[in-house]
Amino acid sequence: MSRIKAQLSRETIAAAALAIADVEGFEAISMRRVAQELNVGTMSLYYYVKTKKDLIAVMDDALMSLALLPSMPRNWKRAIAEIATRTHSMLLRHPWALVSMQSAPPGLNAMRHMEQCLEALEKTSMTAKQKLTLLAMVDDFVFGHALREAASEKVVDMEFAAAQLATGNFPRIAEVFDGSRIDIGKDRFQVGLRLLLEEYGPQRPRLLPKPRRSSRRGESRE
Amino acid sequence: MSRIKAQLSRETIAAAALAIADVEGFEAISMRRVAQELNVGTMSLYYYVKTKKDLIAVMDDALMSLALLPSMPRNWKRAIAEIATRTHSMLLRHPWALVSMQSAPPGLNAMRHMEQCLEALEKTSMTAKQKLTLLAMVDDFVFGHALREAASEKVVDMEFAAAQLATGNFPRIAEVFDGSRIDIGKDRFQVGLRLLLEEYGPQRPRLLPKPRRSSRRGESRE
DNA sequence: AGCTCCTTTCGTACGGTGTACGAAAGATAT
DNA sequence: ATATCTTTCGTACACCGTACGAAAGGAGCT
Repeated sequence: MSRIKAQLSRETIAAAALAIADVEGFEAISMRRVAQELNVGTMSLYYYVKTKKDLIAVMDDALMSLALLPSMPRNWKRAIAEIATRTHSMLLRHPWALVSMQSAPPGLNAMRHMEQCLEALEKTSMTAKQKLTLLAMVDDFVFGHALREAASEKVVDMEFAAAQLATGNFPRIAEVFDGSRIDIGKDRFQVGLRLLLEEYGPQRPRLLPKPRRSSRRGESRE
Repeated sequence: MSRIKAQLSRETIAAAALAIADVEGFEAISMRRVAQELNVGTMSLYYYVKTKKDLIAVMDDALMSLALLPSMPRNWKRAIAEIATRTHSMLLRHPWALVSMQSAPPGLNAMRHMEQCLEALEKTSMTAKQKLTLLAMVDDFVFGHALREAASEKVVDMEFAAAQLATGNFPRIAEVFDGSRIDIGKDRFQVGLRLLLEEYGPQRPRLLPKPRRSSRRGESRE
């Protein structure tokens, strides 16, 4: 705390808040706390930031810069996968952003991110709608995974669960977790990502029709 | 408000809170507000509920009952898809649960849900680890989609975005959204779900090796 | 110098929050 | 009646976001 008083601006305020969030957790962020960090009166912040939500929106956009790719791979699947992975690790490092980002309007970096995603898909033959669907789908998965992963990192009180397991009412759960604790698939992010990317695209229109009987392989429709 | 004073219990308290959340939004829930709804002193709640987080955990578990299937389809993919769809619509109707569920320990209905998911996969030849990976993957997607869908329902202030678009710095975004507003893929939930389910499983081991696959078009270097 | 005008700072106060504490009321058994 | 347990809840505290408006600082004029 209490560094030299720097020139205030939306960015420096957001940076201070980010620092607090990283060290003390998101819930430690309050207008008073941020102001104190900057050696400034609480209400001074409001000259630069309309509300606390606004402040958080700036923080979110700062984080979004971490999702930007410095250089674009040629292969579009690799590009999207790389962007997704970056986003993923950004979210894991700042789990609170998961929630706050959803209620913030898109900032500059969010738009750069979107632009970059579209750039990755530029050479494909997808229609605009297909591009948006794919990107939204991937983001859904990335955010969802981070959401659940971040939660599972906290050690929860397993007492209740263990007691319930002991009742024998949940034989299948018990079976799956019997013996040594199974390592829950940590590779599921990459697996799921590949599933979404590998199988989507204009060259595989068999998605839209009903999943009619699966053929062994091949499937010649285009 | 102010109904006949009912016998207090964890469940009745949670039910009252749920009613408030549905009508007035999640942020309207406070211990005082819930107590008022039940015609009870604020601190009386604390006899049944350890903290506000605890209360929310009970609410979450009540919601989880909505994700339970009344009867189990034979086909496992259909079963999982149906569970996922139920979960999905539950989350869309109660978006706040998305967040709060992640920080709550699993309740009784959450365990029933897990048991049911495993039951759906019982007849497959998947290993325990494969089952868990698939289920986690699907949940990631379901929660992620709901998270982003719930956010997109709020009308955001698009002024800034429009101004940025006008600068010409984001040609690809501008192109995609040109003319009439494109309808962003609303089918992506079903599409993504099918991708994850259709292509995963022991009968399709081509996942693990590199996704080499022959298309007529000569796929250059992947 | 004073004077005006604008930017920037921020002290105070209000109405909200979760909940610790401990007193009270009610029920039940002896 | 007494003692013990369960259940209710009033008061108080520390903290929150922020409305309001007073002040300070600086720049450009006459």
